[in-house]
Amino acid sequence: MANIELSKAYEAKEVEDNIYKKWEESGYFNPDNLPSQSEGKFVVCMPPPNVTGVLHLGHALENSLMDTELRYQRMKGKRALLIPGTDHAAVATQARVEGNLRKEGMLNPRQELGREGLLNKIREYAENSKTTILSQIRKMGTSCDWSRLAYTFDEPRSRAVNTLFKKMYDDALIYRGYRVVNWSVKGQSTCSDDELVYQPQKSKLYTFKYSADFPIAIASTRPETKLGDVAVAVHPNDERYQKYIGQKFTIDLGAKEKQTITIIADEAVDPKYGTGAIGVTPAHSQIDFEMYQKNKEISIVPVIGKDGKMLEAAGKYQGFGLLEAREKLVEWLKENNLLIKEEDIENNIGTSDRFGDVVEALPMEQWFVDVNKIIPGRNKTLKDLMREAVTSGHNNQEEKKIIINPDQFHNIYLHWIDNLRDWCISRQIWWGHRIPVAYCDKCQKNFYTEEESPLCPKCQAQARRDDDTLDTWFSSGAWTFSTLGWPDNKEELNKFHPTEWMQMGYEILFFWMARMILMTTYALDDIPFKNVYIHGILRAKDGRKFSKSLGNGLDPLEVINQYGTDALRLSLMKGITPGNDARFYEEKVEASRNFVNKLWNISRFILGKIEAEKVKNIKERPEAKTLADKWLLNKLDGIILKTTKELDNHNFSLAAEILYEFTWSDFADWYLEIAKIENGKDEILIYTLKTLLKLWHPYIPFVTEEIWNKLGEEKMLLIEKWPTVGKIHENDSNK
RNA sequence: GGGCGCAUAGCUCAGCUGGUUAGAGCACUUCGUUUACACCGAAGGGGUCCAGGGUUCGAAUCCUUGUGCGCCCACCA
Repeated sequence: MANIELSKAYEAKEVEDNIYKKWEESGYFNPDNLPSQSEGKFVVCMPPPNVTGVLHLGHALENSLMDTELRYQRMKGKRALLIPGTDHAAVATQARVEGNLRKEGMLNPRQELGREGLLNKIREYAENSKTTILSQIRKMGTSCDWSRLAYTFDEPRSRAVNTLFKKMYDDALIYRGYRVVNWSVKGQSTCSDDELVYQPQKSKLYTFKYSADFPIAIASTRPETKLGDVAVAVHPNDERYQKYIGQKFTIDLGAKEKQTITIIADEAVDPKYGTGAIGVTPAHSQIDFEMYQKNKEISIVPVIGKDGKMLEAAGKYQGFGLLEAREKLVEWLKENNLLIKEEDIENNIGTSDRFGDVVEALPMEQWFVDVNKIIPGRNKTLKDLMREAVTSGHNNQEEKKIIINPDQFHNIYLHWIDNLRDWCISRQIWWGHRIPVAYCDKCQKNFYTEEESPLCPKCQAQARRDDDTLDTWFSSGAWTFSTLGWPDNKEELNKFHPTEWMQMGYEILFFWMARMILMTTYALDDIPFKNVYIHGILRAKDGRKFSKSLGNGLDPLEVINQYGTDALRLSLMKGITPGNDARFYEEKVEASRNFVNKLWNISRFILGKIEAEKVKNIKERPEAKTLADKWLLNKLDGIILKTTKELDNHNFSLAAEILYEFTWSDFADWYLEIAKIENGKDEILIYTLKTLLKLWHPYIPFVTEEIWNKLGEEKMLLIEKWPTVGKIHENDSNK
């Protein structure tokens, strides 16, 4: 009887693709095909990568996390399901493609290509990118169910988006309103509050009076907006200004017809800051707009347009750029001795995350989700639902409480909800779910429709379909249930929703987690997931972020090519803790590659000295004959218990370290050396090896599966049972 | 302004609800070509666990103050 021979070193490149193919063909990535097991389900939705490009190391980390968790649960006997998918990433993708077209020399892609033409370009780009991404996910060894592959912009997901929109529209939680929104001049679109990136900048703060006889001085870094001022707000208890509250003044900033300024009182004003008075510009400030809503007596005067230039209401400055208008106005203030102070300050300015330009606050008609309105029949607002899910549990059910790991994000999330304003969901870009609403000019009404060119249901007149598209997070928010059959396939939904686990980076906590909770609690009256694992971001060795502009990025595929997927996965999983950033560099991968090879050589040694037939037949924990045997087996039992416990708590790094230490120091360096000089250790060697392969499989699936296969096992390691510590252990300790 | 996190060996980091000589990887020193592995083995050096104060029989671990670094939110008055 011959022994099994292994090559001297593990060659990842030669085996990984084949193994993945075998796994995929086995059908076991689909829980419906798993051998009958009754341990319950374990469902995870993959955070869908944006189809804006290729996968980076952050994605590799996420795939490692999800797949390790999934494989562990599958081996524990759960019906494990990981749903793969991609995200059309509305603004991000359109901005990317438009940028590329501009680089190729097209000045205005929207104008030159038109809606359909540009959409075709974007679609082409997205499809290419999608294909690449999906093959990369396979390369990572991710055991996801490809039969359930989803895309936020595909047919079933679009149906879910429309259904969801209609439900909210019918409940009047979605409304069309005239509000101050964030406007990107470059992108010619709105963006939500969360899409703003604040950047520090040096600016000048001007303190001045509107006119010589005006009693209160105000300060501003943007005097040009003062042409849109309609009021001055002071704190109601401010003794200096109390006597003026309610008075109206007429001013002339030398640019246009006279402006009327009303002195109003508002709690939002800090009497200690600046002059203790604010010039109120409802059209170009969020806070000022709120004052406008509260005070019926003041009006709203937009002076800045969508093109970023001054409007007609700015009088003689009409058509001027903002900076130009500012300079002229300041000059005028100086000339008229109205400027009191000019100081340099540092403040933050909101810029568009995707287009990069400074975002203007402009008032316009947009679609919003009302987060503060009572939901019909629920006696709660969307905000309430978002809070409840992480505090008392959805509908006050303890078992429907979302656990956030690490828990410091719990309060951050709640604090974010407190500050949450109505969510602007309409975007003036073309790549995305078209808003399913049309307007009838005759009836002056809008109505829900999915048709391109609908007729008004009331008067049968031709109606205009809304041109805008939905914020991409509207579809992402529905991800956990749109991927599981909602609204059509109730069976699938009942079987798998809510999901068990979700992992994501803290940078999209608000974007995504919050919206999933909002959408799911509202639409399904349930939570989207039970546990959220927040991971940090990966940084270069010097602590800087990986970025294209720095050129310090590492391509996961190149790392895999050089070291193997297992090495990459292990290096990503070791040394990470939830919520904290981790550094990633080549030496780490090298160390992991060395370990993978170590495991390979442990197997090579054992298989080289024991007959194949014997190897195959040993399944049970053998008897310990010597002190060393006993020590090793007891230690192994402890390792099984610890690894299981740490994995149950999602302490991936810790579990890996425990295993690493045992495998290398105890088993390889110590016990294997004993086995070289003492006989009768075959059973223990094989049993320990097999147990270790199972314990390691979630982290390094390829090499373990390959060795498992060499052992002559018939079943795949993929669906082997997770090791447990049985009775034998208790008997042993009595000896 | 409000909130959060981090500070442990040269470097990158583990150390959960406090308990024997503080750990790992990489790097370093010396030795070793013993047929599993040089992607290796053996031995070893290296830490006042940021600082001060406190709780405790006992603290890297809990409390408090401070210092340094990082992040989030608010803010364009």
